[in-house]
Amino acid sequence: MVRSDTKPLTRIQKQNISAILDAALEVFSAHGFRGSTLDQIANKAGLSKPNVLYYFNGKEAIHVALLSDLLDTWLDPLRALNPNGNAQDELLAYIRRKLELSRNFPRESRLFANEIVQGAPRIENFLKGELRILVDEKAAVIVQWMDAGQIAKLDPYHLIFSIWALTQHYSDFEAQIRFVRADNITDPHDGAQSFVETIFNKILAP
Amino acid sequence: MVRSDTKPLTRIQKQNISAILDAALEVFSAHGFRGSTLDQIANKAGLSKPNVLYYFNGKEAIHVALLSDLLDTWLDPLRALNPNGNAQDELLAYIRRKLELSRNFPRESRLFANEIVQGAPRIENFLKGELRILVDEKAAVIVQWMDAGQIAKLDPYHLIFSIWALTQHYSDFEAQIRFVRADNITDPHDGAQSFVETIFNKILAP
DNA sequence: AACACAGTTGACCAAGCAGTCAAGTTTGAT
DNA sequence: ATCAAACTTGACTGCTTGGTCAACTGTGTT
Repeated sequence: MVRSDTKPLTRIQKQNISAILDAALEVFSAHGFRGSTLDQIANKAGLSKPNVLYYFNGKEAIHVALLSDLLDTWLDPLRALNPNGNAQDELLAYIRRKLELSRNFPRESRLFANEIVQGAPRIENFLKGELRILVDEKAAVIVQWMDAGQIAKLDPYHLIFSIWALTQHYSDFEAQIRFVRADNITDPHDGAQSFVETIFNKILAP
Repeated sequence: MVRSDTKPLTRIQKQNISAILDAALEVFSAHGFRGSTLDQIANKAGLSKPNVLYYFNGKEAIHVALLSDLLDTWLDPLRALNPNGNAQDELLAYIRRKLELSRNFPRESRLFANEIVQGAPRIENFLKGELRILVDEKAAVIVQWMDAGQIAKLDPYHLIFSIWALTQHYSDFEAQIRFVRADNITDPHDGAQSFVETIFNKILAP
């Protein structure tokens, strides 16, 4: 495998690694880890299987690479919640960022969903570590806002979970939405933003 | 395989079939279809693999049996929505039924979630058929309630999706909730009911 | 041009897997 | 007690799949 300690990657390395990761995201997000095969990934990437294994130490290594890329950016929207801003504005901006993420990166969202639904065996440490610390921190901020009367008093954790549930539903359960609304050619995400913003305005109103 | 056309099942058949289905539910909901093996199911059921295949025509047949059992009961809460009842009461009762289902049958919920996240290849017909018809019907009822001023005007489909998202989140993404709230020994479902009811009261208020 | 190293792959394993089968044991009706 | 049908399983088969390897080709640096 291509060493990642001695840094500079060649043109070919950059290109093939990114082709592999893109193909793997497609395949893993659609079939889950065990449901995906190296042949599928290699085919989609336009490489031979041994060649894929020249760049990554194995199937698991590709999956880990994808997840760690993902988890990093997954925290950003919540991280950006500004304690000094206006409560409603900040929370609605957070919701908007999550909806955009869900709309623009549905494969990443489903990769994550696949992991969680199956008990999160591979990202347990992330959830119990970084994510938990961040959530605790932001929950405290939200409680302050509530105490200050800026927004309605609610359980801050359940509030955060409800934001996750509603925003990710549109990508993770896209198939359900698509089939149930077969007639409508419209993108399921259409209408989602205005709906979700509307109901959170009602939920948060003090 | 045990014939299902000529009806009467023996004592042993009933017992083993139910042991297999229970084991399979456990395994499939935790690992997805492709991530599960017949050996896992056979072990958990306390039977040998050939014996499992004596009762079911194959891995797929077990999965199909589980899903059709499930899909049937999955519609019940929505079916029970009474057009002649009070809008708020009916919708909140629906939400309560969905939350109870999520709490009491998390494995079934995750089996379903696994299917949907991976594109619903095996239940496409159910989604496009029975479910869609029922959702269209109930969406029309909800619109009538809105037009009568009983509840706030919102997109009825997005309203239904939001109920699904919020209620199923607690079982489907249970791992995430559990790890993020590691300290709290409390069941993630605790607090969920009162939170979800509170916010839907706000959402639906005319 | 030549050389070292990056990149590539066909052919091959070994393990894991769904599913078969022939030969056995158990059950329950008579 | 007998017997046919119900039930059970060890030993297998054939296929899929993750991963290896030796041999080959392409690249770019001098």
